[in-house]
This record gives sequence, structure tokens and C-alpha cells, in this order.
Amino acid sequence: MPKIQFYPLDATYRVKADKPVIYIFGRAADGKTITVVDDSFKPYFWVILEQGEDPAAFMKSVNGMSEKVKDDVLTIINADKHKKDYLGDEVEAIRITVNQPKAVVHFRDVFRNKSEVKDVMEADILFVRRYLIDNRIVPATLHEVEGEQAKENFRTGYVIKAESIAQISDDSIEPKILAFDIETYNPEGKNVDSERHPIVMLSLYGKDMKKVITWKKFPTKHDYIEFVDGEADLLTAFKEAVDHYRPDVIVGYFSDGFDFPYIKTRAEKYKIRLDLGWDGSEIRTSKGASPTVSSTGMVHIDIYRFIKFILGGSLKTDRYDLTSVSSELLGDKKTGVDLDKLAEAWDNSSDLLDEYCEYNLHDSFLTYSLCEKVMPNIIELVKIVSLPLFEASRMRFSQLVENYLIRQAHAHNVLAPNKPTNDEVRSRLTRTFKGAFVFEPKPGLYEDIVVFDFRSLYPTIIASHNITPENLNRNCPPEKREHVPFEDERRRKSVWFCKSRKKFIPRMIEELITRRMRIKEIIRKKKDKMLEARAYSLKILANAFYGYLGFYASRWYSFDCADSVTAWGRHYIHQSIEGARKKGFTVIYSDTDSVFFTLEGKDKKEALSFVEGINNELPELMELEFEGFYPRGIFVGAKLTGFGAKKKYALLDEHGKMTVKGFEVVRRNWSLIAKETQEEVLRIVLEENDVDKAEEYVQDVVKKLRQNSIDLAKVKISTQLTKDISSYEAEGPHVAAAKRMESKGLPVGPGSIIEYVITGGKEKIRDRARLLDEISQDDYDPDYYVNNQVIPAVERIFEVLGKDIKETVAEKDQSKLGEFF
DNA sequence: CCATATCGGGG
DNA sequence: GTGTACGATATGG
Repeated sequence: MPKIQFYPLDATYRVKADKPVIYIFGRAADGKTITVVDDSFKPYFWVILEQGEDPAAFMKSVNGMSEKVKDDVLTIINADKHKKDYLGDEVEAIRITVNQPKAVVHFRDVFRNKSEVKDVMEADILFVRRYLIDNRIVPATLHEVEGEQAKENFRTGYVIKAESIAQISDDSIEPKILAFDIETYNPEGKNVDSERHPIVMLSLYGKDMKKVITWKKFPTKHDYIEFVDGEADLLTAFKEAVDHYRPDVIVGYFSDGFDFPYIKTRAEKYKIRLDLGWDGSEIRTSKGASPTVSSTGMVHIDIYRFIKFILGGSLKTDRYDLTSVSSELLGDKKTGVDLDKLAEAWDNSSDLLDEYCEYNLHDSFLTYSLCEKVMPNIIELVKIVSLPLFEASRMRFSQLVENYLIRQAHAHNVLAPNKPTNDEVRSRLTRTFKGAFVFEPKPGLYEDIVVFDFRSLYPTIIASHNITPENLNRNCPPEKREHVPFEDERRRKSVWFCKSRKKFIPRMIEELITRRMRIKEIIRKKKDKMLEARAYSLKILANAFYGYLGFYASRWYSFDCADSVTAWGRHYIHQSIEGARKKGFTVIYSDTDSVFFTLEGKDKKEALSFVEGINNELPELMELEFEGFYPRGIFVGAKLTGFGAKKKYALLDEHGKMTVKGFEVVRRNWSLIAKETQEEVLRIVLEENDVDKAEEYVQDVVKKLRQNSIDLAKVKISTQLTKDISSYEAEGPHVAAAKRMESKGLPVGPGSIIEYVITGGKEKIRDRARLLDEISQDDYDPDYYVNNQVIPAVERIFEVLGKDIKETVAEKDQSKLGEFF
């Protein structure tokens, strides 16, 4: 029988004659598209009987049950029993195998109401998911199917009726990606309306495809522009181009929420079928709070969602528009055209349309580049959770953990707990957790600072202390009980975990930690993009476990588990702090998993041996790591925010490298002169320990500001708009500047970077904001830059050093005035 | 103050 | 489709 190697990408099922048939779509190793048909798998779920009930009698009574519900015949085709781990106990669970997925729902409800049934389990794991898990099929990796060509009508190179399918290697596909983007007619500005306004341009970008389709003619040099006769033709041309290119992945930016729904609405107007599915089906929208759009076979990825939800935490940007994300990830950004004028240009068939087409293609290019860049991360997640790309690329952290656990539960003979009921969710939401310990730094200048932090603190606590619901206060001889070191005595007495045997969640997390350590070891010797993506995936997954245990909607939720993790965290950090103090070090700062202390004349080696001592006492997986040694550091009086004090400090290491946290230098909306002065003051103080010199430096800057000899580029302030100009309640200088730009016909909106300078005068600051091309060197206001930029940037640093820089500067000004008169 | 609604992204 | 989510912020009672 023929064998074909292929990479599964997507899967679905259909019921034929009351029998489910699985279809796996993918790319064969020879490049052709493939459909694999498998009708051998049956849906099932589990029943747990009440104590004392007879499994044999139950199985006999239910086996063969059959009911006709509407047009479906729903039948129990088998009932057998297996030893399974049910919430930590080994039980005889009864597996109910049925003829089709709908029968699961039906019999689930029937059994739930039976008095002899204690619980119904895994009756909500989707059929395709069940199939992939039970058959150990890992999407995006290399598999081999054995079977004959099937006579079914699919638009793929192969259609194989599978006799057997198996993963043959961990090698993953490099998917063929096609990005797309639309521009719409928008006479009402931001107010887009897919019912009334047409799509005027649509771009496609792939390795071998650069195309913009539009339906007004204008002169152009670009050979990638394809002119068609109207919007309907544009839609048809889009469909044909995608169909002809046959990508594995079609990608858009916010295409779940905008491009695809818009295209669908427009296509419906013309009764055009968007049958892009490899089975001939149309693209489908799923409504809800966050709608998705899917197509069978070809995988639709909305790269915005993946970047925001999965990579977001490790990016600096807090905005997820295409410009911000591209500039951070690719160092590129959208081309600047004014979209508010597109409708006008369209109406007049203006030559400007050529520029809009360039812009349209560039957005597809950025989307393509982003997708290509993060694809290793998507694929590694796919492999870990064993879900198709469509689902894996849309997951949140909680779903990532949950799907990983469900996948592993099957491999470890564990029954996945059920999802919480609405009532349960409500009650979970009322409880809050005590967080991490923070030791506030005393403002001051410190010498010989050593920093240590716990490597993966929460994951290692879960693994080391066996923290999991199945181990909480149950089935354990007293001598094996480990009480959680809560500060509250009652809680300490009442919450304990059994140490005797590693249970499911701790075992899973231990595996993640050790796998990641092995990979890191390999990467150290030889860099590898895929391995780095894998190490990153394992890290974010392990780190998400603590949050998952305390997440209200999770299957493995446990208030006591989540609360115990932070209690252990506080315990270990306190222990480290106390240990350091006993050895004669002075602890200056600590937050969650890190400790900063000063050597107090002792040798660096003594600090290292202290940590070695701590590590000898720690459980095996836990480790307090040496983070760095800093000959000098400064901690500055923190401004109280709603969440407590914000941390502000700067450290200088032995090689002269400065680490700055929480100071304005790292923020954008300060002028360069303020940032530079702050950085230089920090450098003089830390490197040379010379406060007088720092003071002189500031005085010199002030003098130059007063002479208006500081370059305009250094007094320029850049601020990013976060919303529409009209929706700002308080008009700050950046809003005033944005309005000036708008009045000059420059495109401004959310995401635009506004650059302005404050000029002299008696009006409000916002009325003195000017754009760079409106002013010359002498126009900036020295007073503003001295009092509102430079002084505030360095004030607290000098405060720590016992100086009032305001006074120093004022005196100098005063004496100068004296000389003058 | 707490509960409920809206937004995010996109043109 | 063996289904529907999340978290921050603004608004209203």
C-alpha cells in the first residue's frame, strides 16, 4: 500500500451515515496539498460511578442504548472499564464509546442525572482534538500515512483513505505564507461601514507574489498593480489569486476582526462564494466577543492576536498597532499616507492612488514579515500543545497551559477535570490571592551591591513542593505532610501537601523545566532559531502555571494551590534575606524573586559562598542565581503611585555598564536634553562618585539652555498619541501640537508620534507648543526646559545625595543676575 | 464606590 | 460544534 510523508496543518470532521469521518489537511513532503481521510475513530467520554455501584451491571445496562433524536441515531457502541487517575485517586472509570459526537452530548446529559453516576468526564473535549491526542498526531511535524487514493472530491493534490498515520519525526514544516490587506472607501474617516462602503484595494504578499488589485485606473509604473472593472471583480480576483498560490497559511493583521469579515460582507452583496476551503467550503466566521474567521485546510492566522497575546509580554511596546509592532520586531513601519484622504482621491481618480497602492502592499509586506518572524514560536507552541495552527495561534496563556495539560493527561492516564459551572466561576471570582513580598529600598547611594535571583521561582516551587490539587490535604500519612509556610498560623495548620509521590502537575512542570535546561545547554554550544523558540515556549508555559492554578475558568483551578505558591515564594525570599543579614550583609532591596545586598567590606567570594550555602538547603530544582555585582548603585525616593512605590534605581557594573530602571531616561516623552543630563549625572555619581562635578554639569547645561545654545533636536519632545485628538479630555501640549499638524493637513491619529518644542511666552504651556518647522533656534523657552525638564529629571538623584539642585541652580542664576546689574 | 459596558486592532 | 474568551479602562447607578 502506498505511503506518503506529509505535514498535517488543519483537521475537521463530518458525520456521514451517523458515522464521523476525520479529514486531515496538510502539505505532502513532495509539495502537493493532501487530504487524509480516517473513519476509524469513535467519540467517547468517561463515567465515574458512586462508591459501591457495580461497574459490570452499569456497563451491561447502557451498552447498546440507542435513541433517535431528530434525524440522528445516537448509539452507545461500547462500554468498558479502565483504571484512571480521577482527581488524584485511582478509580475504575467506565469509557462510553458512541457512534457520533452528538451522542456524547446526549448521553452525557442522560448519565449526569442518574443516581449511580458520580461524575461524567471529558465529555467536552472536541472530537478533532480528541482524535489528534489519542492518535498522537502533532500538527506541523512530519507524519507518514499509509493508504489508497480515495474517491472524494477535494481540491488537494492527494486524497488518501488512511489505513495508518504516524508521526515519523519532529521536523517541522516551513509553511508557505501569503499575507493580505484591504483598503476601504471611507468618506467618514474612522467610521468604517462594510455595509455601505466598498473595498477599493486589496494587496497580497508572499515569497513569489506581490500584487495589488484595484478597480479605478490611473497611471502607474508598478507592474504589481492589477486593474479590474469593479469591486465584485476585485473579490473574484482575490479568490483566484489565493486559490492559485495555494498557501499553507494566509495571514492578516487583525484580519479576524476586520479584513476577512469586511471581505465576507462585501462578497455576500455580490453573492460571490468565498470557497477558499480545500474541501470547497466557504470561509466561516464565528461570532462572539472575539470573532474568528477560518477556512478548511488553508490556515488563517491573525498575526495581531498571536503577537499581542503570546509575545506581548516580552515586547517593550504597549500598543499593538501594525506600526508599533513592526518597528519593534522588524525595525520597519507603515508608510505615512493620510487615509482620511483616500476617499477623496478615489472619487477624483487622483494620481495619489498610486501611493495608496504602495501603502497597501507595504502593509501586506509587514504582515508577511511579522508572520515569518514569529512562525518558529507558533510552530513550537503547536508541537507542545498538539493543536492545529489555527487554534494554537489564537490561544491565551491559560488555554496554552490547559491544552498542554489535557494533552499530557491522556499520556499519563489522568482524567482532565471538568470546566467550572457558572456558579463556580462566580464564587472563584470573589477570592483574591496574597502576592509577592517587596522590600522597599531606602533611598541612597550604595557600594558593592550583589544581586541574586531565584531562577523560575514559581515553577520550581510548584515542582519542588508538589503543589497540585490532587495532593492538597489528602491521602497522606502525617509524616509525609508538608505544611505551607503561611504567615497566618491557622492557614499554616490547615494547608498542606503530600510529599510522598510527585503528582500530575508538578511532574509536568518539572519536565518543562528540565527540557528547557537541556535545550539551553545545546543553544549555548550552537545557536539555533527553532531551539530558541522552543526554549522560549517552554519558559512561558512553565511561568503560566501559577496563574493558571488561580485562573477562575481553569479546569485545574485551586485557590489553595495558587495561594501556596506565593506563600512559598515569600518564605524563600525571607529566608534568603535573613540568611544574608546573619552573614553580615545589608539587604537594600528585594522584589518577588530577587535580593539586593551590600558586601559591607566583605569579599565577593563570601557572597558567593553564602549563596552556595542557601542553594545546598534548597530543593533540587530551586536555585538562587548570581545575577551580578555592582561596585556602585543609587536608589531614589520612589513616587507613590496607586500600586505602591515604583522602583527607581541605577546600577553600575565592573565593566562600566550602567543598568537603569524606572528613571525617565527610559521613557519617551522627555526631551533628549533632560534624558542626557539625567544619564550623565547618574554616570558621574556612580562612576566618579563626585557630587560636585555632577552639580557643575547640571549648572553647565542650565547655562547653555539659557543661552539658547542647546540644539533644537535636544529640546524636541516626542509623544505618541494613544487616541483620537478629539477624544482627549485634557489638552496637553502634545495634543495642541497634534492639532497644529492636523490644520496643516498632516496625517495624525492614534499611534502618530507628535514632535514639538515649548516656546517662550506667558500663555499656558500647551499654547506654547510649536512644531519643529515653525521655529528657529532662539525660540525655545529656557525656563520651561530648566524647570520642567532638566531639574525634575535630576532632582531626586541629588536629593539622595543631600543636595537641593533647584537651589544650586537658582543661586547661580541669582549671582549671574547680580553680576549683570 | 462597585457593577456594567466597551474597546482593543482595522480604514 | 463533545464550544466561545480576556483584561484593561471608561461609564453609569
